[in-house]
Amino acid sequence: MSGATSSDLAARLRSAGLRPTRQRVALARALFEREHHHVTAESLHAEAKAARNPVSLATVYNTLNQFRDAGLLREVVVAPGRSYFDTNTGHHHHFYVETDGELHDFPSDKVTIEGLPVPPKGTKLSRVDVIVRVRR
Amino acid sequence: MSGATSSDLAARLRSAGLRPTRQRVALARALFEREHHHVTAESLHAEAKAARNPVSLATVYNTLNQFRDAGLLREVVVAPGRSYFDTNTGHHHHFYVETDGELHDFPSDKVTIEGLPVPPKGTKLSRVDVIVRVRR
DNA sequence: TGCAGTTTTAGAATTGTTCTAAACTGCTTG
DNA sequence: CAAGCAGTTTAGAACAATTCTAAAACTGCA
Repeated sequence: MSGATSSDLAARLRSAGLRPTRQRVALARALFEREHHHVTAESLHAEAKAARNPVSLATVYNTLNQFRDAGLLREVVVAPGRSYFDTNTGHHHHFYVETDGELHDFPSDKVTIEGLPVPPKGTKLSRVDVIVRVRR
Repeated sequence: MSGATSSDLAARLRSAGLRPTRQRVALARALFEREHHHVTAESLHAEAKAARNPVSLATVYNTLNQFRDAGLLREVVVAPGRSYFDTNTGHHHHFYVETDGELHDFPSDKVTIEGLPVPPKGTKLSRVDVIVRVRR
């Protein structure tokens, strides 16, 4: 949500089992105190620096992975060699503009998928990703 | 198809604008003279070596990219940092077993997807990927 | 305030992939 | 069927994204 205060953020981190350090709060602010959006490690690193809250690149990677493991972020894999992280963890799907690497969400509530086969024995469904690839 | 002969392969390469060199034919054989399957650059490189038809890793990468560009292969992106190539270029979707990196095809003819939004202005649909992620 | 355990960091290491420049091959033509 | 040239292959260097390492800096608690 885009109305979160810093103390909300600290609480949110704490309940995810993460100590609200200066760096994690700074990154959480960049991620969660605005509309849903997509970041890469590089873009978030640059954003933190621009906001005068420099965080090392290693910490950005660590934090993105921790946030993802805690369910605060969702990792989206659309192109080889680069990971995007989505602040929207709810049900939705993606447009990916192949020609320029842009990624856009679209809600899944209007989308119905029928006829999917059952998962192989011994496995349980994790999620269904739909990526609509387009080019300019 | 799994009944292709070497000369079929050579013709197939030629009509894709690729000279049927020893290396390309060897890789094409490993890729197309059996059931549909998925490879990575590393796995194909190892397979070629095992078949006593060693091909340098650089050539494996070049060839996979050329085959993909020629429509002989389809690239599947399911996990960060590693590209899979699928010998099945027809319409179908994928199961991805996250816990062990396995990838399986499933046919798309039983699957219907409805309610997808229209592509953003100025873009045209390239394809729709459905990835069913499961874990063991 | 002191201390144990966490976290951060710079830089090195790793991994997957692409680039480079030189050697080689397949095809055409004389 | 030899020569020549464009297209290919190759080893190794280079590159890009990410993870690891070990030391320094913090955090929270007694």
